[in-house]
Amino acid sequence: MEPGIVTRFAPSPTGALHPGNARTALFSFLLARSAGGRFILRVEDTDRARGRDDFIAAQQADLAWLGIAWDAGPDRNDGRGPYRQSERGAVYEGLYERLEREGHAYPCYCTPAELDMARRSQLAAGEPPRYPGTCRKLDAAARAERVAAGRRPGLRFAIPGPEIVRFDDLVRGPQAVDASTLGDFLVRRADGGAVFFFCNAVDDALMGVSQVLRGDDHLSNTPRQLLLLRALGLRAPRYGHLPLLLDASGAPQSKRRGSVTIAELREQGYLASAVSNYLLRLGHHGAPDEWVEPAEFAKHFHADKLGRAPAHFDPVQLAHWQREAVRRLDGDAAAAWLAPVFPGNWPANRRADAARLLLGNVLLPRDAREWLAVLDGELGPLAADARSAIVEAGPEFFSAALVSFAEAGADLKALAAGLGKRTGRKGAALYRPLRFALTGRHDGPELAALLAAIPQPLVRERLAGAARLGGN
RNA sequence: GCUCCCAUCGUCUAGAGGCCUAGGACACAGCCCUCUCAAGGCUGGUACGAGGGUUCGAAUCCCUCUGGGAGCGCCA
Repeated sequence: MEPGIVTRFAPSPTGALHPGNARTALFSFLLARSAGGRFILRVEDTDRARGRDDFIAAQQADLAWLGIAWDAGPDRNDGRGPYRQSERGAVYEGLYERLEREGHAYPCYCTPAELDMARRSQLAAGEPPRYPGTCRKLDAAARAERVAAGRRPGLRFAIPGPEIVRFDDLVRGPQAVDASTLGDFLVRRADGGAVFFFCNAVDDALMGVSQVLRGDDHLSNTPRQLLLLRALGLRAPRYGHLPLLLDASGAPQSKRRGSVTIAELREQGYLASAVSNYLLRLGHHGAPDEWVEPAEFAKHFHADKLGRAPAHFDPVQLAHWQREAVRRLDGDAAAAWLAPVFPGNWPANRRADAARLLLGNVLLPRDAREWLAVLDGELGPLAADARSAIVEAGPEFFSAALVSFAEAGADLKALAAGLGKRTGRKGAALYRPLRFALTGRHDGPELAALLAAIPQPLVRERLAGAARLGGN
């Protein structure tokens, strides 16, 4: 019985999710969805020193926010779990035993200091630093001696004799690696903990994962996992290695360099659909140039259209998708999006009106903040362009505006008609000074909508102020 | 150090020997539209890292170099 496509995302809870991780997760999720398969989430928390539970929750929140939904995971066992590696010790125990019994692994008593020394001398001799095989040929007596000395062994996988390991990478195509260049690697630490190469590969197999999309950095390690799985008689997934995501500057993304996290993007007000639309096109050319609704993503994801060259995370491109996403917000969603910047005492309908009004001129909620002053506050000192436009129009223009406003109210069309009749101005000559007097700035939404949104006493105040200014 | 991966406009990319005087999107510039900004329409500039081959013909194949990245961990 063919279970179909199963993919997974397997983060270790050692930090916040970055765009690179998120993109790998998204692609894996879409790979499964596009084939009607299943997507699972596995937490690789074998490093109890660096892992933190709050990161697990944070990562899951980020994934959920991006619309990446897992069919099975730590919170959702389907019988093949548990999905936290820290809870899978019993599963691993049996495998360690088998590996050792069948001669695929051996206890290693080397200390970190000894290993480090070996590495240094290999490096100095111009050789790749590999485990020298010290404990591989230890006899029973030698082992007993080390145990008696109080040494606790790790378990090391024995790379079999010379051979060429071949696999067909989902994105790189056929690969061939000489196994003799591989050193015996640890599968269990001296403290009993599982090591990545081991638990990662084993869990994929045990959980029925059929395709693995992961970072480029795992490409050269793949043969180890293939050899290990074969020794265990487990079926290996098909691997696909995605190029790493770089910063705009071209450097690898890293916490140290302050690369943005998904959580930070969300806090800044980027919309999930904007981020995911952007991610969908980073190193993947299966999607059209136009906006795609997240619900349609799976239709536009094609594993054979994954790029091999590293992509840069570019805020300018993200801004484009953000603009597209903002444009698509409806009234309620827009009001909710801008809620953080609205005054707490604004009623729902005012929020919705203001949100609708501002949508075309706002990329992030913080951009709306300065518009709030225009809508209901102090304009502050006038900028040079505003001042000169107002002075140019002159005091009688604004006096006339005041009269016209008294007649027409917030109906800009009527106001402009009356003002035009009184001053002989029309078009830009009329609207420009009006806009500056009312908003203090040259850009913004339709003046008609603005006029309707600004409380009338404020309109009078600003027109009067402009009349005074023009008189000076 | 050794091994491996990658290399087209500023960015994301199309391109699997002739369809490429290299196409699209974003960004940028100009024009149109318009009360402004944005949106929309039109126009424009900008790229095959370098050098050798192979071929009638190369962005596409091969080699070298350069540049970038990764792996070689009792990190994942």
